Amino acid sequence: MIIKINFSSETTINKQIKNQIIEGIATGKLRRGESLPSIRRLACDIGVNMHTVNKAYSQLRADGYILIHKQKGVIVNADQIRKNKKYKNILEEKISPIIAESICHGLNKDDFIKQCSLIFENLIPESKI
Amino acid sequence: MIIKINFSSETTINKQIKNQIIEGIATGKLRRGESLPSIRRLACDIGVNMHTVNKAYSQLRADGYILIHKQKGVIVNADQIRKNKKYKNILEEKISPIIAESICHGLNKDDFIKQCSLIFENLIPESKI
Amino acid sequence: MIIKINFSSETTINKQIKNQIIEGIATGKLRRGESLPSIRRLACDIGVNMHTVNKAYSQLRADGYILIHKQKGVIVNADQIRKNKKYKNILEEKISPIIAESICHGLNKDDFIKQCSLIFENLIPESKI
Amino acid sequence: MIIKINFSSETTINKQIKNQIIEGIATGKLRRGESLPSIRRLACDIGVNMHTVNKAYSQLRADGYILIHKQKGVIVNADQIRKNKKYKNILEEKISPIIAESICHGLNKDDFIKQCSLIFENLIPESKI
DNA sequence: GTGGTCTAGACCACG
DNA sequence: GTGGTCTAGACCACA
Repeated sequence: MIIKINFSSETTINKQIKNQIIEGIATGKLRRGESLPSIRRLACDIGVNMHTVNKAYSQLRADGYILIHKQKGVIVNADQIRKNKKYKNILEEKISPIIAESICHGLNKDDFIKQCSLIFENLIPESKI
Repeated sequence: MIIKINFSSETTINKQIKNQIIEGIATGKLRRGESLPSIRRLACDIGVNMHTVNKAYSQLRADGYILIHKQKGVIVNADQIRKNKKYKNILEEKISPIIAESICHGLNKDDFIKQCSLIFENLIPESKI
Repeated sequence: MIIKINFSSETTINKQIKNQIIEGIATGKLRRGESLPSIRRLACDIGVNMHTVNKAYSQLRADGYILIHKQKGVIVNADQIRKNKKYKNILEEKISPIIAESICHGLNKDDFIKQCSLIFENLIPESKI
Repeated sequence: MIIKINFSSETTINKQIKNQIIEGIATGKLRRGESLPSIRRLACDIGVNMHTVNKAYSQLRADGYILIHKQKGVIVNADQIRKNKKYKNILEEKISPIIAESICHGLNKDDFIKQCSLIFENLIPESKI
């Protein structure tokens, strides 16, 4: 999987890395057990500081997305996540302000749902899960 | 409308103010032409520095949510926003990573749409728009 | 002449009054010797504070645009201005940043001159002076 | 590029910084991709507070003149701006009062256009665009 | 080191 | 009283 950084984005590099790996897992491009490049390797490939990649990996591990083996290296660990019951609250906190903003931009409920649906399909063409 | 700040939140105070005002406009609690507290007043009420409120207001004004009326003070502008055609792209950029995250937490498309729908209804009980 | 204030403008009320009176003089709507409404009268008409009108009038007088007689009231005094030799410097200071901005918005010299010409004609249909 | 602040000017420091950078871009002294000094650096160099520079930079960024590159720092963006169709209205609003003032100072249309032309040439010796 | 945010105290012109 | 601007000192996460 290729990670591409936008250095002029408002989103931090750290978060861009995390987002793209999570997206990779979500779309199935990265499967459970698959290897990710080492910290040094990825840092070099995308031209950023090692510390930045290190932090992204650490946070992904803390959230259960990946495992870091001393020998096998960095391994995807998708299924670990699914348990979190509180995620609905987190989701609401993240989505509420976006919905409010959308309404102010003239979208009604159907518009918003339709957009979400499109974006979802755009991410995962045939809904696999 | 009462604005309440969570000082231990990871969300910036600045952003909390913006979000709550946008939400107020979206839900209809704040109507076009209605007055908002002055910078100093709000700063005092919620216990933050004047400059923090000032920045939030400045950004809201730049985005067209509010305007400064020389006599009425700070007033809600709302409808001004609705035109932006590019908003769908902005929406996609904001929602894509959330969708990816949701999938990793075990939500499929229907689950996600259902959650969005619930959150939307939660925000605007009877969909007015 | 009717003065119209935009209370949501970034331009100060004070300055809006000045600008419109100067424009009135420039376009010939206000002629030398003509009367302007009293401070109280104008303040009442356009719904602003007396002090604001007072300040606008004072500055117009300081710049030589009007005279304030105790008995005749406020009188237009156009021709007084014309002597100022330094005005070209003032003009340059005011216009330079606008030109720079125009260039950044893609206007070349001809475009800019053409726009200025149009705006000028728009202000004074048949160039009288 | 050297930025020079006139502390006794009526023009805000904030605006002086913006104007000079925009002028730099317009005249080609600052080219697309070129680096600008960091906020702290510039603040120190011209002897003003960091926050003043920060505000100027923020506004320049909001207007598309510059962008923050995570590695290169603050860089010139230029061409991004050129699209704005509404700019002619903005231009008219800014120039109209200046034209009115010029007329009152005895300039006719030809005088005014000639002055603008001179100022333009003064800014960009051989018209490159 | 950077930009971003928050706090605090001050001055100004405006209304 | 208001918003706008400037200064000063501080903390943070990021790179």
